[in-house]
Formats: sequence, structure tokens, C-alpha cells
Amino acid sequence: MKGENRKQEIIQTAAKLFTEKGYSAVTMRDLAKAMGIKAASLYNHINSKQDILKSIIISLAETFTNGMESIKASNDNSIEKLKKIVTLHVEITSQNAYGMASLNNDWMHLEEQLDYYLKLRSDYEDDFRLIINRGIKTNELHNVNAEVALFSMLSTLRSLYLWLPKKEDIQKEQLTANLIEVLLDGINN
Amino acid sequence: MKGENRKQEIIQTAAKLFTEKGYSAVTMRDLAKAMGIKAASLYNHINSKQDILKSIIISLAETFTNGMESIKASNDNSIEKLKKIVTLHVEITSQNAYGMASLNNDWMHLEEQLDYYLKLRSDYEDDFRLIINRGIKTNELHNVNAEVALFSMLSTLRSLYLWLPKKEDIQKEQLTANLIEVLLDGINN
DNA sequence: GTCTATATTTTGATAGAC
DNA sequence: GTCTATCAAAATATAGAC
Repeated sequence: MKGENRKQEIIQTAAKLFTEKGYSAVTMRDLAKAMGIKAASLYNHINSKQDILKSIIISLAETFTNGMESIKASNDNSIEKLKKIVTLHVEITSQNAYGMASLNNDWMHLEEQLDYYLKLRSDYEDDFRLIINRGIKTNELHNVNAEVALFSMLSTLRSLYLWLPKKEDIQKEQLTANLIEVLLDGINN
Repeated sequence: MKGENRKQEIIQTAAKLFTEKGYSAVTMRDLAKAMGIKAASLYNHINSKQDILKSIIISLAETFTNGMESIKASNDNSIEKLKKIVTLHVEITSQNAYGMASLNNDWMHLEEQLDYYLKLRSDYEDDFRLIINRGIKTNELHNVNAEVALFSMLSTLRSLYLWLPKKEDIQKEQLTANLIEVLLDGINN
């Protein structure tokens, strides 16, 4: 489709601005200025501000869902599945850190797609929880509180967008390995 | 001071609304409606919307700074200090979860106090990092990547506001113990 | 301490020329 | 595809009556 490139450019620029100030505090005039055009011109490429937010968030949420489906379908044991989840988060976040910020912080400003997003997120967390519980049952994992373990891993993985852009020097694979070590084995000697 | 109670009531109500939609998306009319009065009436108690945000964030940030000073001043070893940091976060978050949401998500909308806040946060992270590095040096901790360990612990502790309100049934002490176990010892068997 | 009324600015979005 | 001009709604905040 003609002009689809320009639309993607607008969406990426918007994601960066949303990361810095949040969806509500970014005006169409801010976005236009960052693109070097006037606000009215944006509407030749996008339908509305809300449309931009939807484009950023939904595709990312679906990418996580697809990744989790693939992990569920594998024959890996629980530990391997958890490692793959870490890899999934590092992979997606390193490709679109600004989008991840919007996903994490501005999902509540979705309108028509809010319920759909909440369903995707809830299902993702359920799958994650199931893997942890399975690992405890098979003695692959300590008998920790599963909810606390889930919360801790998810909090860390969801915050990666804050941290990954600053660490371009570190290899993605090295970071993934370090994260797996800290999240699975802890830091205590 | 007369009416100081009403001011605190407004600040607490605002913190709750900020948690749900973010500072920028909450209007003075929203806040007034939640208080059961008209927007103009709010200005008899507070100077501006910005003034409310400042009141929420700065006092919390200073509470963290004071807590960290106390931990630094103690004679505890590194592990004990890390445990005390976990306790500090659970303590503060359980007392003011909505305020913690604003602290985490709306600090960038501070105006006059932004630089002061950033200094407090940066110093806090430096102190935290020093404790981890000391623990590695003394062999109390694994030789993990200190930055990754700091990032993981901070991400989890900063996300507590999302999770604590849902778990009122769990004893605060039990949660603290579970968190320490997961963060320090990991989940791997 | 709360109200009504209002000033001023800013917002998302549209119409139509080029 | 971008512009100027503009609209209608919504925002923060103030003034002054009660």
C-alpha cells in the first residue's frame, strides 16, 4: 500500500515520544514537530491518535502471544521453557524498546481494543504461571511461592525496555544468559 | 494548619486516579468528582495540579533516601542489607501503593522538582549497586553481573505497587520472606 | 469551603487550497 | 502529501457571590 512506510515512521516516532512522556501528554502537534511536518498532515497517514496507540500495542501483544504458543507447543522441560521466555522478552524488547514502553505504560488508554489486550495479557500470565507450577511439581524448581516467582520474573522482563537501550555494548546473548542466571539461580552464594 | 486534612484527602484521591490513568490523563474535574465537589473548590486546598504531583512523589522519594541512609549506616553484612532493602520497599509500598504508582510512572511530569527527584533516585541506585558489588567482593554473593542483579531486584521492587494491593490476605512479613527467597536464592533447584 | 461563571490556552480533528 | 485556517471540545485556573 502506498504511504505505508510513512505511516510506520509516524508510529515509531510516536512510540518514542510516548515512552518519554506517556500517551496522554504527547500532542499531535508534538508528534508533527518531531516528524518535521504540521499536525494536520499527520491525518493523511493515520486516522487518529488512538489509532497510533492501537498499532503500537496490539501487534506487540500478539507477538508475545505467538511466542508463548510456540513455547507451550515445544517438548522442553520447565527450565528450558522459562529460558525461552526470557529469550522471547529480550528478543522483542531489543527490536522495539519504545513500543514495549507504550505496551507497559499506556495500555489503559486503549479504547476499542482494551478488552482484547487484557485477554491477551491475562492468557500470557496464565501460561507463564502454569510453566512455573509445573516446574515446582516436577522438582525442577524450588518449592517457592509460585505467584511471587511469576511476579518477580514478569516485573524484570517487563522492565527490560528501560534498560536495554542503555546497554547496546552488551551482546544480546550475553544479557540473556546473565538474566537467566540471576532469575533462575539468584545471587546468593 | 487548618484544612490540612482535606488537602491530604485530595492528594490521596489524586494518587489513586493517577495510578489508574496517569497524571496527564486525570483532569481536575475528574479529581473534583471523585471528591464530590466542583473543580474550582479544589483550589481552596491546593495551589495547582502540579503541586499535587509534587506532594505525592517527593515525600516518598525522601522516605526511600532516609531508609537507605539508615541501611548504609548499619553494621550489617551485604546479604542483611539487601534483605533490609526488600523490607523497606514492602513497607513503603504497603503504606502507600497509589503513591508508589505515581512515583514510578509520573515522575517525568515533575517541573521544578524534577532535577531534585532525579538526584535522589540516582543516589539511591548508586547505594544499592555499591551493596551488591561489596557482596560480590566478599563472596557473600555469586559472581553475577552486578548491573543485571541490580536491575532485576529494582524492577521487581518497583513493581510491588501493582501487586501488593491484590494480596492483602498475605501477611506482609510472609511476602517479604518469599521475595527475599526468590530474589536472593532464585527458583532453580 | 463550595458554588457559578468565566478567562485563557490547548487539544484532536476537518476543510479546502496548492 | 503538506500547508493554512479553523472548529468544537476540554483543559487549568481565577473572581467573586454565598
